[in-house]
Amino acid sequence: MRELDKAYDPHKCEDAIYKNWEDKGYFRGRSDPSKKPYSIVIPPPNITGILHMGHALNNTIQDILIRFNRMKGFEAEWMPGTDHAGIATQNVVEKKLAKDGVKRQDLGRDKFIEEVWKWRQDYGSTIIRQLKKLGCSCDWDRTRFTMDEGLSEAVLEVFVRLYKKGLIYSGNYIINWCPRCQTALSDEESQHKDVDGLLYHIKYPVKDSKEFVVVATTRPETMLGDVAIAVNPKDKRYKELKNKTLLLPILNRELKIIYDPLVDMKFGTGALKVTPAHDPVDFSLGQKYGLEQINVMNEDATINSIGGDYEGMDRLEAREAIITDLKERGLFIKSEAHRHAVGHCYRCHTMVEPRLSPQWFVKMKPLAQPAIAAVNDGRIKFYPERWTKVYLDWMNNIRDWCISRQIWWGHRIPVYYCKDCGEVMVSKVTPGKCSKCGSSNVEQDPDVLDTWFSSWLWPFSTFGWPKETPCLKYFYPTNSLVTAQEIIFFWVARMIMAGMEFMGDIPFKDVYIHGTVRDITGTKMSKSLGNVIDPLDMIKKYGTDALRFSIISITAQGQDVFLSENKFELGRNFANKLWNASRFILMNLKEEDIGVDLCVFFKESELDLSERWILSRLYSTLEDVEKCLGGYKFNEAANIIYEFIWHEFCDWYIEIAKSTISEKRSQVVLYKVLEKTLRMLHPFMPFITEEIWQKLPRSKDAIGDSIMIQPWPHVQKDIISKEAEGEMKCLIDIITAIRNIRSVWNIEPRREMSALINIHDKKDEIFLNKNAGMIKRLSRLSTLSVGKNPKPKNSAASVVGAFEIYVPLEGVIDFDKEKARLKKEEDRISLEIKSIGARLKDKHFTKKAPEDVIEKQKARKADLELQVKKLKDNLKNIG
RNA sequence: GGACACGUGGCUCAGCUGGUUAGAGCGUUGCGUUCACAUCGCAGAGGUCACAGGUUCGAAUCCUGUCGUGUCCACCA
Repeated sequence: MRELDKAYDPHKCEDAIYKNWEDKGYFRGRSDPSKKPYSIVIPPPNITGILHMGHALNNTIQDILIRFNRMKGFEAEWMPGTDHAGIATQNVVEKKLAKDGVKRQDLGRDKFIEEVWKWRQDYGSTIIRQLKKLGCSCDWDRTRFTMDEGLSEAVLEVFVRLYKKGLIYSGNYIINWCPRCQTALSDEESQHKDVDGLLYHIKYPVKDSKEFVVVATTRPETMLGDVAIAVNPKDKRYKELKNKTLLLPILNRELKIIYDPLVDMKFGTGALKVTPAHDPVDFSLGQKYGLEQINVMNEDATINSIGGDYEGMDRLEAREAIITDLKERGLFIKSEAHRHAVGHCYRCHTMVEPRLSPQWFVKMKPLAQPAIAAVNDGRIKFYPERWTKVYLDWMNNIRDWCISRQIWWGHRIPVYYCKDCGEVMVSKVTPGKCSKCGSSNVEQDPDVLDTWFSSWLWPFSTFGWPKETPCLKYFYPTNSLVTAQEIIFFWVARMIMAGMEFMGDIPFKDVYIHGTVRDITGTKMSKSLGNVIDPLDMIKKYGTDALRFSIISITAQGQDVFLSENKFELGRNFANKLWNASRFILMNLKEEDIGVDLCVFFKESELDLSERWILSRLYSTLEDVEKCLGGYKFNEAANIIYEFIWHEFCDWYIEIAKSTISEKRSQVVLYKVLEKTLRMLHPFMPFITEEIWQKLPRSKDAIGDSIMIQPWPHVQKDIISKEAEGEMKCLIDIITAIRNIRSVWNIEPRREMSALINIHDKKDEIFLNKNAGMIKRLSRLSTLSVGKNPKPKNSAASVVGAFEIYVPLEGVIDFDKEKARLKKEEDRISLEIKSIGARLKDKHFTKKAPEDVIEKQKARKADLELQVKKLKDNLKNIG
């Protein structure tokens, strides 16, 4: 057997192991009709992305699911890939060019896009390499990119289909405009943030009068585009205004008065300035009353020529200037503090400007219906379940999706305009000439599509759709989607809609939403805040398995994770513990013995208690782990395995087995338990389990040369024995009691000690004598006497269940201290007896509680009473 | 304004559909280097489960309210 290092060194093996898996093609998923498929599509990280803790958590979970199900015998397919991330990527490349003083406009569209492709060539697969470091068993040969030929084809197909169905339309509407990115955003891409602003009260003069109306606004700069003032028809304050005209301050534009119930009388002054080109509410009022739409801003949110003197000023600069001018003219009344939610660009965090502009939209309501049904009738389930409501609330109030973006990087909108007759052509291929007038003066729409317009097709476009490929048929619908809550609306909801619309079927059965990774103060980790813990640093420091295991074990289902670096010690220490236990077993393992079938020992009833116990615990653990994984409770699964390996297998079984380690039986049990435990742990800690497994002798039924393709261990229910577990617990309690006495009385480890156990039942005598060797060894006794033992003089006592344990301590024992010790124990038990007694006396309890609960209480009470009696006896004849 | 989550030992958190003695990791106290592991072992200390009501024979667990923390959604300018 090869020697192992004293401590586990992840860096010595991880890369080689991963390379071997990849070379052997173990990650590959094939459409194999003899097996059932299990598939996951990765949430495609942006090509601009670098691995952060959120990715680490997200992808570790997916890898656990994939590895688990692969071992369970499914044909596992984890489809990887990246997202072109339109705005984000364009921003990154623009920044890079800016370093050389180049603007994208200098390069022109084609050259710029070339630059982006070049950038993607150089940096775009960083994240893929990092996912490999994480141990992800993705089917890399299938890696897709949202701008791949195939996926682009799918995007065009979808656009044309939706257009033909009347679900895509274009028009001049108010959209969220990012003045920095200079593009439209969808409602989801505009993130509301509370901002401390001001509510300005401004006088609007009544024409040919000394009167005026006071209007309250948070954005005075938009007044340059005002066309009316709206008030509530019920508002008595403004009854007089009917048939009068107002004047816009500064510009002196004439303004209509509109009476509409939409206006809230309680807000501000009850008079609303109406700016149809710069506010969604005003826009709808404008439509209703046929008002002019006056756009006063340029694309970068500076004031345009309509703004007169303010032309060229930035919107906030103009705000100040206008307020100053109003003050000068005596038209400014006051400003008051006003906290309100303002939209910000989700990419660059610039304040969004509502802007009137021609855009393309998808009509969402018809698409939402089947997607709502799919969740309502349980075809798709959310874990944790509460996200169902979040999803349904959004879907039931869905608004149309603005899909056009005024950027260059992305899928160009497949719409063509005839410059001569104005014909609009929607087509997957560039039309040579106008279908109506035959002119070849045809131009494509300059805009590109929202990035999510390709992502929402991901679960089927990656498998080849619109072509009906074998793997699309085999792997669709996928099984689980693992993602973070931030992306439910952007991505999850839209994928469900797209799946139902284009595949006629759900894209996945389960949606597992995990929490957000935060730092120890609860703040979301972000580069700009500088509070990130880099997973790659942690891998360097603690190893990949340690990272994976730690983050999984501290993340409860659906709860956010509060991370600090020292948490990774948990995983590292655990890996080291497993390593050393394995090292110990390997050092003692005789290969010729492990081939013996465990069943032989079972048949002959040759296994001793500790062996029956550890096997029982192994299979109980395995059963629990399967249950947890089935319910997406990864932390529980991890903790159950941790507990088993560390506190049962290592702390007890291996210690017990040391005395019999050269015997065949022991060899077989140690080997079997270790080997199966490694398989059970493999989805969580793929590298160390592989490394150890490789050093173990191969069992006859091993398949191939890697642990990752071994079958998941079968739960042998007949080996699970509650009896063995109970008996073992009794022995553990006895040993702990004796150790406790040792510790309390400061008995040096080397000091010879003997103990007596007083029993009252012949059965117990046989049981204890059978296990006396183990008790003696683990509690370091030279002699142990089991039988009708009266308490020796000068001894410490302890009561465990039905037994009294006496440890003679001539010259060491302090009777007062011993008395106090026993008294404390007695008090504790007496208190409990009292409480159970009261419960049992309560007629309501005995009448209504289930039989087994009452029985348990009775048994417990009897047990405790016996213990108290014994403690009392001992207290009586102390010394 | 609406929705959701959380408040458990010094710290970070588990605790499933209510049922015995509320668990873990870190930290902490005492002891320990016998040949798997000091990234370790053994034995401890430490909690009126935010608060107040309610349902129930029985509540950390279910319901209501209060306070505190956080997240998401929202066209009151």
